[in-house]
Amino acid sequence: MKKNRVTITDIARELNISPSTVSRALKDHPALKRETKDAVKALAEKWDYQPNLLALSLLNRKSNTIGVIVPEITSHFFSAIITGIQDVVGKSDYNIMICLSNESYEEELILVKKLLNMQIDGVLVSPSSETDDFDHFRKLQKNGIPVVVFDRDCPGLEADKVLVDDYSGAFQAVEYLIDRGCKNIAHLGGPLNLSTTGHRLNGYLDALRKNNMPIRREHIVHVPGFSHKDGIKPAKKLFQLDNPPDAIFAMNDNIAISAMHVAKKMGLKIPEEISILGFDDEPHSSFFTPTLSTVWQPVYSIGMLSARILLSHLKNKDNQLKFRKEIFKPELVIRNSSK
Amino acid sequence: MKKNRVTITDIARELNISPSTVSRALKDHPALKRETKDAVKALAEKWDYQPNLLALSLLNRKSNTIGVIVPEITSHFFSAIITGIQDVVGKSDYNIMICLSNESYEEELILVKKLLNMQIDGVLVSPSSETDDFDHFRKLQKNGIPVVVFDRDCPGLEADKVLVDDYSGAFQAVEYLIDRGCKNIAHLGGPLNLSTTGHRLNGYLDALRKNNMPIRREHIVHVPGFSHKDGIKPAKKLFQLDNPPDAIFAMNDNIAISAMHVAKKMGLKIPEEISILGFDDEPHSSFFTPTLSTVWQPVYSIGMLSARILLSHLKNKDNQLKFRKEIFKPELVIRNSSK
DNA sequence: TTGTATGCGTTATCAC
DNA sequence: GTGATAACGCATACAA
Repeated sequence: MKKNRVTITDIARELNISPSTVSRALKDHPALKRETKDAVKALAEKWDYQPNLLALSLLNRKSNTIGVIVPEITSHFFSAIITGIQDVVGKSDYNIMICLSNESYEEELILVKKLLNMQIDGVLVSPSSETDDFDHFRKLQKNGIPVVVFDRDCPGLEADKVLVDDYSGAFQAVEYLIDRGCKNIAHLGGPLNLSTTGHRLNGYLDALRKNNMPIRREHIVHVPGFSHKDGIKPAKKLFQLDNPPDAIFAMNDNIAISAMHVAKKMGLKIPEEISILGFDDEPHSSFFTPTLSTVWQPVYSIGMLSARILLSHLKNKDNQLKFRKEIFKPELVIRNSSK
Repeated sequence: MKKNRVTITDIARELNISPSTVSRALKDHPALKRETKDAVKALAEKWDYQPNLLALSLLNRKSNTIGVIVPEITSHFFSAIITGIQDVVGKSDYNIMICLSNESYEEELILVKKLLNMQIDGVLVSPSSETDDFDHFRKLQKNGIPVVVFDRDCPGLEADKVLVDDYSGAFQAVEYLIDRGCKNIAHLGGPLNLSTTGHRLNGYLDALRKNNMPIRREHIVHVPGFSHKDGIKPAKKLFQLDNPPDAIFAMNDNIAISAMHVAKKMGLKIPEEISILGFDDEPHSSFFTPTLSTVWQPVYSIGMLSARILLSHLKNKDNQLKFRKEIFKPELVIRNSSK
């Protein structure tokens, strides 16, 4: 039932002029008679002519579309980054195509292929937690498509990167706990082959080392995912140890919330008996009881900067050679879940 | 620096055959010599040929892309709906283009125009809270683009609709509060010209009426937005009344959380002195103290069904005439923030 | 079994 | 001032 859209040729035919004249009239070409222009514009208006961007893309060999690959969007973290991206890209003449990898390497491969086929002009990506091979991103680059990696690093991939100093965030958090007198600080870490997981773990370890605190293997537990339910079992495991921790540094706010939940259920007092510290500073985090101490990340800025870098490459095709690496500093936000 | 991608013509030239043969070989046309097919496929593989979807779209006059217009994605509500949409559409040969209106009518207009120009094949939309004129959606339909409206209704627009029975959700919630002995039930309502706001307000009012409870104008306050901060002032306003409420039915969980926050600060005991009930059942809601009673909506299903309906229209171009209207039943989830 | 011609909608280039 | 033509990459009806 699809009506044929009005094309430039339709208008040309009706007005007994050539399609090129119509095209020129619509673009206000200086060397056209006023009457012709007016007639074309009037009819275009009347018939509600809409230019076919597909034809233009094919002609110009660029789709004016940017692909954004993220693991998921239900967390505030990625949805806020995307909002930042959108706010920047929306002001340009590019569109964004948001793609969800569902934390799956397989799906990520398929998405990259699809974006390639769609003649996407550039890609912003935060790899899935399964991804540890980045050839699919290199393939994009080989096809002349600039790639900007954000939040989760792709070690070994040469590309623009907008990251957060997770190491520093973790270090600050753990050293703070130490300063406040915590002696047994446990860590609920993220899925293993994620750059952020490693950096936060290292920050945790180095903070302990620097302060001559013992590192206990059993105090480091990695959770399988990023949601509340993923934190319950690991938290219980920690509390049931012979030498249970007096503080927990969790890989994100969701997991921290799970840990608080478990601690409360077990009758532990927060922060008197157990300090809990998260990562991300989600909007809800200041509404829990006790309010959650956490590490804030500039999510919106991460999105904006990533988009800006990509757009700058898209404008000047020349300086593709030097890649930028921008690292945001996270900030400790102390509330009431820690001593 | 964009390298020219390999085209069907490149392969044809190399193999001294015609582009059409290459095209056929790639599609396993039955009437082709095995050798030719193999040679083409081998070279396509070797050169990593990628079909240009843009050219195909132009040829077929369909982009295989579905536009999704939502007010925002930072809330769990919309991001979960989108995840549902993606999970369905991802299994088809369509892609989705997610567009954020930022709750702005103006931006929504621009987005619709852009989607039209991009030759989008179908649209899934939840209108902005400012939108009360739907001609831009009718324009899509006039161009043969099926439109499915989800969650927020567009009164007067004839289109497929996937909604939630907000009235029933609100009615259940308020009647529950009445059953539990609440005498002064206030309502923190949403922005005014939103269908959901109206339906929830009506559910609230009817529950009061049915139970012969007085309706107090001053107990109905509309919040300006959907986030925590938007609820603080309105909640304070309610508590400072001469006859403060003993229960609050809030338009969403965020606002309910704000109200809990304010109540606690004022030293009110929840639920003994004040019952609080939200709407949405966000993942965090069972982790607040007290855990939040709320109305659950099948967010993921809303997304999936909307996508399925749109896809079915896209497959069979015929039955565009009768529009479906699907209404999900929300469910009351009682936790500890209500008596 | 394969090649040729055509068209999808637009614009740049050259011609008149 | 305006028209004709070619080109973007692909698929297909029609020829051969």
